[in-house]
Amino acid sequence: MLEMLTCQHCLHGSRKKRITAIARKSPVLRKTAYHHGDLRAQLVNAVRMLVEEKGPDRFSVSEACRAAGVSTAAPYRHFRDKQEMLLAVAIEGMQRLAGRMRASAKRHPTGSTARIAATGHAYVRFATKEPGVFRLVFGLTVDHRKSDEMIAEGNRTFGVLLEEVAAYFNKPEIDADVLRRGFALWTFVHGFSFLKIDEKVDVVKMNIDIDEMIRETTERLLA
Amino acid sequence: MLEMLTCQHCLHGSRKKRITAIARKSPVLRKTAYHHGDLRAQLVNAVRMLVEEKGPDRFSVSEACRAAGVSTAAPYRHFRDKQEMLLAVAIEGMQRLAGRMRASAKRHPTGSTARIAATGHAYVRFATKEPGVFRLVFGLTVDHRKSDEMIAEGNRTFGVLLEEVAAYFNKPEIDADVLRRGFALWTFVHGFSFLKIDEKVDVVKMNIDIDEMIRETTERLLA
DNA sequence: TGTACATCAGTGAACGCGCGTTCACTGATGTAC
DNA sequence: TGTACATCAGTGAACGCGCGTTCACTGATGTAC
Repeated sequence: MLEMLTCQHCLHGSRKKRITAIARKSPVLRKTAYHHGDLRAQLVNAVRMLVEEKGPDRFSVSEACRAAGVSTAAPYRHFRDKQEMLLAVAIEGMQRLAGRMRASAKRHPTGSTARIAATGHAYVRFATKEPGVFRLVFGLTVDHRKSDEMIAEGNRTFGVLLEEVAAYFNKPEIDADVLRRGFALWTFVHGFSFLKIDEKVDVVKMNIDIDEMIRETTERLLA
Repeated sequence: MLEMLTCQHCLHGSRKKRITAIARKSPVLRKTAYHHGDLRAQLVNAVRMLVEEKGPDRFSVSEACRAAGVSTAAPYRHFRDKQEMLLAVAIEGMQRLAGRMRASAKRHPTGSTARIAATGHAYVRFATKEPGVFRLVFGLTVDHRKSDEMIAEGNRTFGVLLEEVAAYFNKPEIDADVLRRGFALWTFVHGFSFLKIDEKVDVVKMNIDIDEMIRETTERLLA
């Protein structure tokens, strides 16, 4: 909201001047307020919303510009190309996913299967709530392997699960067995996420309780 | 090859006449030979190859026409629109997947976990060999729910696995428990397939034996 | 504090491109006599 | 068997469209004096 107030392009006459003056006075705004406030952040936001609305492969730069209220040339002051815009959203999405998994785990005692199942749950919930971003994060729309940052974030996210698995087995580090079990668990929630967002499974119709299913599978795969 | 010989557009002069005469004489060719032989089949083939090469969301009608050597208007004699072209490939792909699963199962004794694992293996192998078609079959590029044929084929494919699970438990029909277990197994191989084709997992680097992993998981989930 | 100047984020117009689909047509094929 | 005609698969040109990216530019902001 505050950023929007500093958007010079949407204002006219005295109102424009007045608000510019306010922006000048605010040290917080000073930092980001330049022409559009922080167009980069605004664009990332627009891209995220469009990726969600249309899917990662149907997103267009032009539409993001329209959404952010700038010309189609503006993004190129902040991003090299379309790929880089998508990558920014992917990285942010991956970080958010890891955050959700950590937050969910915290609510359960360390070393419990419930704690591990909770990370899986958070994963599926993320996919369900933000299928577009989820697809972007795990699909091939952007080539993750070209971005060290994305690779690092991916490893960090997988690490959240692996640490919980290691804790469950009372292991000080992530060994081959922890990796194998963790990977199996990841595979499971990943598959469920895709089946769900691709609408290949009607959970209600199949009379399946997701919570129960994740919990049961977690226990079976850790046994 | 035979269809190609009857393609009038690529031939000229006496050669053209001679081959037309051959086509006339052949009752097999008679059936399909009309201008292009069977353009529909040729287009489906071109679409399949392009979906594989570029991905389902990057396939274009124009390119399929170029590949099939016809004008961009030609497909519209056989398909309503682009969606219908993709749907044809998706249906054919789904049938092929079910076939592979059945064939793999057959090689193992009925009621064994090996037999069930074999269907999972066939699933992953299909995804790996034809990631483009796999994506088309399980993604949202075409809206499957609008096609009764696609829905039926999907159920048939899932049915291959469910029947094996029912046989394992010595059950005459697919009850809620068989459905739940079957679904868990499907979820697992589905997740693995996507992680693999989206290049999120380097199986070699992680030192994971896919065969062993599928077999082990199958046993754990059926236990 | 006021002024002259440098910076650089965002503009608006343009580019070349490939797309999906349509249209009136053409000409090879199949058929009736 | 030969001929006249109907059918209809495929043509080629065109359509309007939105795309990603570039360009020389403008004008608000920040800074040095």
